[in-house]
Amino acid sequence: MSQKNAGTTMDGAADAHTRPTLRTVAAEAGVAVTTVSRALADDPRIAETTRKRISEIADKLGYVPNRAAQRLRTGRTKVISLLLNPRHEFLSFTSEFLGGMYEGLNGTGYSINITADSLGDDRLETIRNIRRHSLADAIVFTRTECFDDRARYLLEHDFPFVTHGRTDFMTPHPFVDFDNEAFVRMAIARLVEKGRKHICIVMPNEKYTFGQHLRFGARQAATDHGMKLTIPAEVDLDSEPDDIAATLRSLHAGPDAPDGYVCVGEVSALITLAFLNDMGLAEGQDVDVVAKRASPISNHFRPRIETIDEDLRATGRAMAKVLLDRISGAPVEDLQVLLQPEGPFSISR
Amino acid sequence: MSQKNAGTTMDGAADAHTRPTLRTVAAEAGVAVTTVSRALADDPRIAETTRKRISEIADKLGYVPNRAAQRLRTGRTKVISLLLNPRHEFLSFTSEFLGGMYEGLNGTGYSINITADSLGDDRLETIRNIRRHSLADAIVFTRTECFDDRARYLLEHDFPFVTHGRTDFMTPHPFVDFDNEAFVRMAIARLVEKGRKHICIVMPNEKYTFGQHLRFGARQAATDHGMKLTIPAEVDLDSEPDDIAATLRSLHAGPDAPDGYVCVGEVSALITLAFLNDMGLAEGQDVDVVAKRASPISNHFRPRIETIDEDLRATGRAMAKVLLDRISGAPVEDLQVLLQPEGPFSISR
DNA sequence: AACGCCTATTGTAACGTTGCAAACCCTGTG
DNA sequence: CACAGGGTTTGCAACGTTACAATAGGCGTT
Repeated sequence: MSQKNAGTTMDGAADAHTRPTLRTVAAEAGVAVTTVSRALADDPRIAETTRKRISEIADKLGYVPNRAAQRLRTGRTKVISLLLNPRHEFLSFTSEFLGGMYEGLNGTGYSINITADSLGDDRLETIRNIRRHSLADAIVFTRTECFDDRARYLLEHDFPFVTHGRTDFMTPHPFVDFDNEAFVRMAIARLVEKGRKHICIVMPNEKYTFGQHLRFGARQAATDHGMKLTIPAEVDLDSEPDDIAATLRSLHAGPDAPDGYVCVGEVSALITLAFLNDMGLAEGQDVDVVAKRASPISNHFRPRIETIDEDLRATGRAMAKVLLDRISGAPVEDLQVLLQPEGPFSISR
Repeated sequence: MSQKNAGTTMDGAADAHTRPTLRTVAAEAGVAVTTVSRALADDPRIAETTRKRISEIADKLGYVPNRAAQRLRTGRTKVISLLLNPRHEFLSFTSEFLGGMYEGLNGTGYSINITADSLGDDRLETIRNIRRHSLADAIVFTRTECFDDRARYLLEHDFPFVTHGRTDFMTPHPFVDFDNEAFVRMAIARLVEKGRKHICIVMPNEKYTFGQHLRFGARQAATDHGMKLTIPAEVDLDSEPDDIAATLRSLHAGPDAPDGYVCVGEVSALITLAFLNDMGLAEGQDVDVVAKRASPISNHFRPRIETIDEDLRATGRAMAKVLLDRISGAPVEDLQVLLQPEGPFSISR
């Protein structure tokens, strides 16, 4: 009817139960099933004229390959599994990162299967399940640990995966990471410029590699600038917000209170700002805050704070590229991406 | 070796290329392939003793059914597709809702395939793709519109789906929704109690059904209490935050400025609070704010505001239940869930 | 004209599962 | 002892695809 439909595959023809198969197309074209399969796969062994004729007939009949049959035959799923832990700080992370992955996978025929990092006690169970049921061609996970059991398992079984973050394993593997060490150096340098003397950072748990990178970078920068650095030991990024707030308050009450804060996440920034508000501390006067910005949402935090960007959308895109390259067998040295922070940006406008 | 491994299926036995099949198990047990298939499916036609013997052998060999083969044979995918638009306000929505769905699907063998609501212009393309490639047994989508083209398409093709939100179609279909009408009434009633006279609400676009419900409820409540109600026409929930802020400012500058705000989302609440801060308005004195709380993150907004809860995790769980029931053919009247708001809660502690 | 060679196409056999109809065995009954 | 009948088990076929080996046809070479 409409212009639009004229160019596109007819939809009604592909009704659930009468779906045309290779056989249907082959019969219509008067060739063998194999020929159709090859023609549609652009196999060079099929003559250009037949290829064209067959693909026209396939279009006319509304042929769509059956994914289940392809999977059974080839063993490939055209699916990528993303492991996420629903308990963790998603906030903008999921949407930005995921959005980037979609951009990167667009047009490749791959889809993303999101799996909850086990609800139970054994988080390897999820991964075993994916591998054993052949639920995906590759796996992605985040919050990578220095000696990550998931990475170890996948390495051992030679199952394709890409981590968000690095590990400390000797065996190299594909990853996409953000240079948190550079980030924290920049953040601290900025606080130094503002004349701050004592910096406080609530860190991710040290089992995470990015927790190590942040600690290392922070200690180095603090030493370089001769600043005092406090990393609360009782709480980390995943602690109950109320516990974090209590820790910040008690630090502030003690002698030599911090006058500069680095927030390595958006939730952390919100909590810190709430703490400042509750204590009646004026950002920009009594203290300064520099936070990681992973999405535009940070722009609406008040008081305004300075930010350094982690481009999660670009991370997602890089992840998609690395995944596809890994699946098609690229060498691991081409599959290690370290993204750099951008900023600092002053949000005031 | 360990206690743990003793009870569970051996893993090494299931190595990628030597994976045991029904045939392997059948040979080992000295029975027919069909018998094994039935035994493992707990078919009553198989004697209890054989069933037990076979399932022990299957365990020993580390047999796992091949999903692709099952799909090809049965046409079922054991996958549920969730359509998400990466451009929209996810924030906590995704994580909470998704977390709930996982809880609900836990142990059912179903997995969730997250698909970006088309990046291109034709968002039906995504759905057609799912249907035509049999990528899922059912589809879920959010931000349902009064005359939603996705719902229309799926109804026409009799493809199982559950919407988050209702439609205005005559044909009933499964949905899970939050009673936004009740929510906004409660929010306004609360502002009335606080002595407010002029309420401002930035609404979702009116094409969304929940936008209609909110408008209806707000107008009713305003009339009932004799309050003035302003719904800015130039912006909606999806507008650029800066545009929303500008609108709020110009409303405030005009005569008869609003003294009460209802925020129907977390981003909206953040923007409103930033606006109050920028204008030097004191929440609780100059104005009052009541916001929808969809996750604990709202607790850290400052100044503290009163909230009414939408339990997105429960929504996700309900969604999972409705989906499973829909797939197994339950009547549509049992598949329509309307969840109630909880609160109001005063966040101060 | 016969041969070999290259290209284009074909036929057959799986992949691992489940549905269906048929066959088997065993027990109880006439 | 034959036979019916129920409970169990079996074999075959099919789902739609792709890999592999084999075949048919055309053309240049000797």
